[in-house]
Amino acid sequence: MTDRHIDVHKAHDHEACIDTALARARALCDDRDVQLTPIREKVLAIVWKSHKPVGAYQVLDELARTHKAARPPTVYRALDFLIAEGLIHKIESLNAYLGCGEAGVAHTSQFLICRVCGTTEEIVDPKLDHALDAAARRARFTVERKMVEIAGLCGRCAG
Amino acid sequence: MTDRHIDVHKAHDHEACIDTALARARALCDDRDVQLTPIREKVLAIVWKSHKPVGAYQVLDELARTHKAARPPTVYRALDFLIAEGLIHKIESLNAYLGCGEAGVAHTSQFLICRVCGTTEEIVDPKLDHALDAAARRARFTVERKMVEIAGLCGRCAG
DNA sequence: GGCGGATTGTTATGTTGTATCATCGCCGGC
DNA sequence: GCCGGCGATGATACAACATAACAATCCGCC
Ligand SMILES: [Zn+2]
Ligand SMILES: [Zn+2]
Ligand SMILES: [Zn+2]
Ligand SMILES: [Zn+2]
Repeated sequence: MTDRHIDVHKAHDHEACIDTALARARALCDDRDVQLTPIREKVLAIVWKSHKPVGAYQVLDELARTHKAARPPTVYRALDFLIAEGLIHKIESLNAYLGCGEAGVAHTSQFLICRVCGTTEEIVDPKLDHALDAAARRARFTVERKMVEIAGLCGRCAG
Repeated sequence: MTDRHIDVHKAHDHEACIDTALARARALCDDRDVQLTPIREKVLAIVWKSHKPVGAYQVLDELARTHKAARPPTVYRALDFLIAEGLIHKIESLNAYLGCGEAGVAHTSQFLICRVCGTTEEIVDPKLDHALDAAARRARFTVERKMVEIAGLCGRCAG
């Protein structure tokens, strides 16, 4: 919890990000009695290789290096599992996938996507979340899934 | 301006929606000295056939009925033009396109997507918009494009 | 042993979106 | 009159993203 809200745009010990994410995933899957199989864990690790969203076929290429039987369904099944368990998110505007920095905590998808460096930061903003709910309520709309993707320039790239 | 904020979930004179949208598009393109060519206008009309997002290949099928030369680039070029002019929006979570109900007025993409009937309502909620800006500002992020897509049940389908 | 559910293997196909170069029509300069 | 540039479209091919369908395997349990 302490080191989970780092600034992903700055240099940081990213191995620690990966280790934390994997440890957290293992713990959550254990609690829930679902299987974080080797394939799923490997896919999760691949997605976590950076703070940039990764395409499914990029994951496939990586996975195939150590797992020759890998095919598109292999990857998509793993991604579907990880999404269902809240361990990764799909970035809809990029058709790509990103490790969730808040796994295990209820939250909605809110992302800041830098168009220059690709770095995508997940934010958890209760006020924004509340504004989404309020907007839906005004329209008598029952919310099931909320997607917020803001594209632009991160602090580094805006200079 | 008076009849532009109808309830798209209720029965309504949809021909009027289409006519208004097309007239508005013609006026805006005229103002801007860009060409709303027959292909582009036809694609806009196809997208406006309903208040449900339409896929590019669905547009292609429709277009090809009256324009045999139509191919994927034909459609994507028209869609790109219409998006650039703010006449339609892309619904990222569906890879589909929807007529803009606020063409010519500065606004961000905010949508309520009913998973049952498919009807997608564009909302313009300044508070939500401000919440997006505030969230980005807190993260020192320069906003270029804001995407909000809320999926769930519309008032009709929630019953 | 054999049943059933979860996972993975395997092949094929469907869907969405681009790259590239050719062609056409128009308009303004020479 | 003709040429050159430009915006739009034609045409072919391909890249990128995603799923269908069925077989095989593994493993705990009766
Ligand atoms: Zn990191
Ligand atoms: Zn998350
Ligand atoms: Zn209508
Ligand atoms: Zn709009």
